[in-house]
Amino acid sequence: MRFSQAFIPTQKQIPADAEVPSHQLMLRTGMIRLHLSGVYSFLPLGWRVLRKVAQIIREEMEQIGAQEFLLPTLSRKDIWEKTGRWQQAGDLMFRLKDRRGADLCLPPTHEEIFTSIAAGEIRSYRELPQIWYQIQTKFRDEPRPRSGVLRGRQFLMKDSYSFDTDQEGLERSYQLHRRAYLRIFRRCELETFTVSASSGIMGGSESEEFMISSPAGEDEVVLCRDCDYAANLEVATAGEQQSDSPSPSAQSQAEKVFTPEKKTIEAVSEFLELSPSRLMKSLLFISERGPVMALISGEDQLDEAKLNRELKCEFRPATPEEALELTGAHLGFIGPVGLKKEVMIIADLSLKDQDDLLTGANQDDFHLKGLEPGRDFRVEKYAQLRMVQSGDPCPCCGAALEISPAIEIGHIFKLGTKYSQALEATYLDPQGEQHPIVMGSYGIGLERIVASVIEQHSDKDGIVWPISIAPYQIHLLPINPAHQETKELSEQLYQGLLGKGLEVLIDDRELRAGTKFKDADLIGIPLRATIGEKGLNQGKVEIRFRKSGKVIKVDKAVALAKIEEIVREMEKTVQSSEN
RNA sequence: CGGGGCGUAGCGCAGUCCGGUCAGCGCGCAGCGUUCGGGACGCUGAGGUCGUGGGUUCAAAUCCCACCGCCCCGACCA
Repeated sequence: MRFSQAFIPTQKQIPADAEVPSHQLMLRTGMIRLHLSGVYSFLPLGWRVLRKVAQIIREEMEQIGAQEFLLPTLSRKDIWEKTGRWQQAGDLMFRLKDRRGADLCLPPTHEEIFTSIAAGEIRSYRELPQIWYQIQTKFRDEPRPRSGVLRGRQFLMKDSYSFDTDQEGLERSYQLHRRAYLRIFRRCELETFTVSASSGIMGGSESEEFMISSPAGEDEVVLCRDCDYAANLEVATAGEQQSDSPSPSAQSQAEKVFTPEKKTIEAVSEFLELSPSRLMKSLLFISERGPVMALISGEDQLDEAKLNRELKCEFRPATPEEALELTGAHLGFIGPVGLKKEVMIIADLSLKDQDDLLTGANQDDFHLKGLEPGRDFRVEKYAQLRMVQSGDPCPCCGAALEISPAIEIGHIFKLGTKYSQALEATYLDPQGEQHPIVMGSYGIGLERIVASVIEQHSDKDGIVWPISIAPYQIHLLPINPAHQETKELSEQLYQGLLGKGLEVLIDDRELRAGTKFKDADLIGIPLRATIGEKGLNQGKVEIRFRKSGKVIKVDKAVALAKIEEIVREMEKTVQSSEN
């Protein structure tokens, strides 16, 4: 490509609306432009990168025997009703009606459609296993799109689905994907790690996320420094620490204290000069199984996912009116002692065997102190309810846990039979018995890979592309295209490299050298060949590595061969590191 | 959805509190000249319904109301 004819609108200034580095750089290099919140146009440079990522994904998917499909981006309602997700997806799903008033949606994922194809076509165990995939636009009306393409409302996803006869087969398909994903990320030169994760609305038994560590990430992962434990904060658990400070007064008695207007843990703790660890948070919820009070230490946060796991049903915070009715007090003064009505009480494990605790007295402006669970109030159940905090002990080895932000770029699920049962995707076994197909589903966010690569591979001057997904492999930079020898040699190199099947961008613009150098660094093509009078006087062409800044001077006669050799070498390095 | 910020030329911004040479600056863009290996310099020039609609006023980028849009924090997140 000739830069003079290319549409690569680079920007010197950092766009005001971008905060994370990958977003800024994608805008500045002219890869993307905003169309509406969370929806971006990909310009030629960005699209080239995206296509390269897609190509790597295709190669690795084909490698595990997956077959590419292309499903619709418009879907009918009935299959979503059968799986319950027409309801469940709520506002996240874009919905529309056709001219006859039929309900349609823009699928946020494609389990329903793939499964309905399987349901219509697969009859026998002989036709299994199958792995089907596509690279397709997904639509999700995210409550808050952010960070450029990292969380968009429309994005490209490689989604694949495995269909097996049994759990063992699923395990095989799952492991195939796991390995394929690791190869894909390695080829993109992404440093990833996996964490166990919540399967959320997807359902199923087990899921893992592929993460890259980044301050731009929206997920929080819990990592153990000493062992392999790694989990999304959503599902992380901590080992239980033994309370090394035994409660001060073993024979404390429940006692009412006057705490006017002190509603929060901080306010009460300050007012009574008590450590928040002595305080107990009483949180009231209304669940499908009735009112529930969750008790946790004053220094912890409730992890709603964990409460959900214990309750096994939907719940929501009680309104102030409901709290008053159930406890006799306003929020801020509620507690487990002397409730007006029947409320299920579930307490965090850390409160077990504690005493001399303080919480609301169910009377406005009063708290109760000296409380002991079991003695002063009944607890239906103890469970880990608190959010894991940095420094908590690892559940596996006891070492301190760390929490750090991360970007989720892939997620693999063992779905089981949730969708096959709902949509009647079954097969006959050798005995002629009918069974639901056992499914897995596997996703990779394409734009997230691109943005993540930039997050991991950029410096103050711009992007530093890995050669595997760089928009071009070589950036030819004739300093002064008007200079005869410069022009001739750079043209010769350009045509020669193209002839070798390489991807070349030649900056033939009549601009000052500095401007062209800055653009070259910004765009970040891994190899740059500079052709200028200074070098030509010695018969040399300069080859510069974007990553290291290292420059080698080669004789102009061998420049073509040398550049090709270096490109092939760089490509091979990535390939060979993958095994 | 709650909280905060913002919307003035392609980009980055000043002007808004206190209504009246406030339609301005830098970059970019076009032309000419000098320059020419890390975002040059000079001169000239083009380019803006001041997000939209309504209101107040002799007069509105500026004050009031409504709406739209973008960003950030939170809630949420397959």
